[in-house]
Amino acid sequence: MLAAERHSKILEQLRAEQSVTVSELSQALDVSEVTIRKDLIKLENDGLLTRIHGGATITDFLPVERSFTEKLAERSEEKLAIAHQALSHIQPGDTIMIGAGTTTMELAKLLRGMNDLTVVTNAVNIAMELNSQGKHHVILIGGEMRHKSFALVGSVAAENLRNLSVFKCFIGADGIHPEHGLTTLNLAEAQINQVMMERARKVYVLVDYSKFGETYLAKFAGVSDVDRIITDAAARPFVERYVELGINLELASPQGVSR
Amino acid sequence: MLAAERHSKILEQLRAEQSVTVSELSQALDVSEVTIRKDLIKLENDGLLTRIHGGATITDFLPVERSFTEKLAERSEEKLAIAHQALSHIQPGDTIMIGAGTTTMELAKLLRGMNDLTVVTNAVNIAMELNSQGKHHVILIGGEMRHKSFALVGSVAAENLRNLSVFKCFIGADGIHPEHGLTTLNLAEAQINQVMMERARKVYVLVDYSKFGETYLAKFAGVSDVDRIITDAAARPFVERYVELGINLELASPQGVSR
DNA sequence: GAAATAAAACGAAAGTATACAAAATAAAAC
DNA sequence: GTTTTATTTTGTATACTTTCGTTTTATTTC
Repeated sequence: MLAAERHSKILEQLRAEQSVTVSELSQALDVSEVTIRKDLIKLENDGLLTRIHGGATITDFLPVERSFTEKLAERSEEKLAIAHQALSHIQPGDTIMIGAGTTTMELAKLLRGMNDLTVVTNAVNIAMELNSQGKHHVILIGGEMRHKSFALVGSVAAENLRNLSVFKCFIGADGIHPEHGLTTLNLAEAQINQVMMERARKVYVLVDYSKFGETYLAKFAGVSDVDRIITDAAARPFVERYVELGINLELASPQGVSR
Repeated sequence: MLAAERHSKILEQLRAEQSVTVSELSQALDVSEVTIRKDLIKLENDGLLTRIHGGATITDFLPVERSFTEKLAERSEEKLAIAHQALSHIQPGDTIMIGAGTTTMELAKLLRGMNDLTVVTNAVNIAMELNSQGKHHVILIGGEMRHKSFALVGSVAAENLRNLSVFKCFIGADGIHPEHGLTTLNLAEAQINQVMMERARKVYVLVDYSKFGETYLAKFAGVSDVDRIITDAAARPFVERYVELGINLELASPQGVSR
């Protein structure tokens, strides 16, 4: 086998799996690990991958803020379960909106397993993730960028959204309360959430159990203004109250998914 | 067997397999490896294949756009020098526009050493970089996202830009030619570049030496339509021609910077 | 500190370039 | 229509370079 052939196979696997290990490649291509390492060095110099201890990953030059990554790690199992549940509402070919947030970011990652979506979002990190998946049409609205959340906000963002209409919209919230409704820490983001809700036929809100009973600065909707609230199993204690109010609550459990 | 016959068989196999090896061909065509190598040298000179150690592969003669990271690794020293030179035109507090591209991405990275800028861009990766620096006000225009370049393009992008005005604008180009002007591989990006130029008082174009004499699909400006062209020292041979035309060329050298 | 991974050094093997000789073919001369 | 002369093509031989794997020595990671 030619060296160039090996290189393209390595890149192929990398695209499919996101990461490769030296030992794995050494076995699969039937050459020594030293050779694989030399290949990886060459490919890294060409900017085609990033070497890490034990193998390589796709080049990810996104300077992702630590605070955000830390946040992402919090209750990631619950968020993943919620994202999985939300995913079940999305079909290939759909046109959807996704708001900024850590739970919605989890949902975006899961869209790797979906094809041919048109996704409108105001979250720059979500747009980057979807772009890297390479199979969706990504529309990012314009606006001023918020440092912490990667969200685009402001009048330009709102104006851009008003020219778009979708069927389904998935947004997150920092707090959910039977009386105070859905709230976020930031006013500008709340405004964008509001516009997103206007532009979608069906609105899904993704919140983990820790958000229940919390209220923050900016309210963007009442609990009954949305079509469905998707949360995790740990939110079960709060369910009753919402069912009384006639709210559609969907509980996702890490193992499977229940209603 | 005639030599020409051998050549066509080699090309045939190449089209079928993407790559061929010298030993394989030597056996199949029953001639020595030296002969095969001479054949391959001839075919390479004719631009019909690319020779590699052990054999040959097909040549991609189409100017296909490669991945962003791949481009980023190329001529990175020159790009850095150019970016440094461009940086000298930026003052703290400035409001600037930055177009999509690998050289402009280098410039964005250097803005870490600058304070309090307001930056308008159509490049999602540049917005992410600037956001991570945490000291600038970042405005991303909306639009459809291009996979390869992370650029936001389309009518929404253009419309967003038309509502903004800045003093300085920094854009890249894929090709620069005295007659054919500044060109890019992609039409949609050329359109955005055009609008950016309209919205800025002073336009700086960042191109490394390899872009000189090249022409691609979409022209977005003539060489004299921009205020300054910033390039690297290796472009010196081309300078004279541009000076004749009365074009402002600025050469950046890796060590320092000269005019 | 142990295990895994990486780097460096070295040598063997595979591949390449060049020179030169031997065919084969073409051109010229008689 | 030969024979001679040049030209081209191909193969052998040799020196050189690149590639790759083994071994040894460092460096990470847990």
